[in-house]
Amino acid sequence: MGATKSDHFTQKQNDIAAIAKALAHPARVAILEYLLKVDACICGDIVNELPLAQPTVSQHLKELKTAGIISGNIEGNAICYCIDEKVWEKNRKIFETLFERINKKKTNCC
Amino acid sequence: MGATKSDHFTQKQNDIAAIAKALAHPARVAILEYLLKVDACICGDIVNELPLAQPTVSQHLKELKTAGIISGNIEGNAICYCIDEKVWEKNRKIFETLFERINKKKTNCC
DNA sequence: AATGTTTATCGTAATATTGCAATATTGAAA
DNA sequence: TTTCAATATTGCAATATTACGATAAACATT
Repeated sequence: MGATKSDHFTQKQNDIAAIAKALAHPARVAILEYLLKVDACICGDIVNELPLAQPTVSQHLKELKTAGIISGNIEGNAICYCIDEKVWEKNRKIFETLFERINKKKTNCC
Repeated sequence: MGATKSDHFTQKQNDIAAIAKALAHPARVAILEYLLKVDACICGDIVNELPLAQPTVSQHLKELKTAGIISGNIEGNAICYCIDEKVWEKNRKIFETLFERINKKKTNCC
């Protein structure tokens, strides 16, 4: 097998898993941290910033784009990537909600 | 290849990626949501709760355990799993910090 | 001790991910 | 238009993940 049985889970559960999956590689975390840092959407500098070949970076960017986390704008022959603030905020809330649920827990066995 | 080049990234980036990876499957999200819900650490009920075979659930539990998110306690011949509140809180902060960094961003190109 | 219950592990098949060289594409500059 | 620079895509190899049947291990019950 190897294929995730996403049909059997709720939309919410699949959504959370999808966002987490986008963050589940240090290169993609590094890309996002870089985009957060530069306070502007510098483009192919990302390739220079990362210890990975250009096609690999391009692939990671594609995954982040597919997840909706970043978007790319053509600027001349370069492409300017940046974080989609709306999606970022939405995802922030999703994780906040998940992590806050622990408060409702009262008893414990371990 | 297929092996992540974790050596080239910071500890923090690898940490974030590792936590995200643990959450990057709907079954594991479902397990955590169940553990959050039951307000006590019921054990093999998880298998009944999920649409997956027992060995598969056991494997997912192992991954969550390896990530430090849950811990298991032997109770007779059953095992009682629950969320490690300390780790949960630590992870909550890590994600909160990551997602909050967006505020420092001022300009935007897309 | 024999049996049943619960969970883990092993083995294996199917699929997904990661990484990069080679190449294509697109727009800028000469 | 030829050339250069920046990105994307393709193709492929290596590795990881997901899933489950079969089986083992640990303990409780009979």
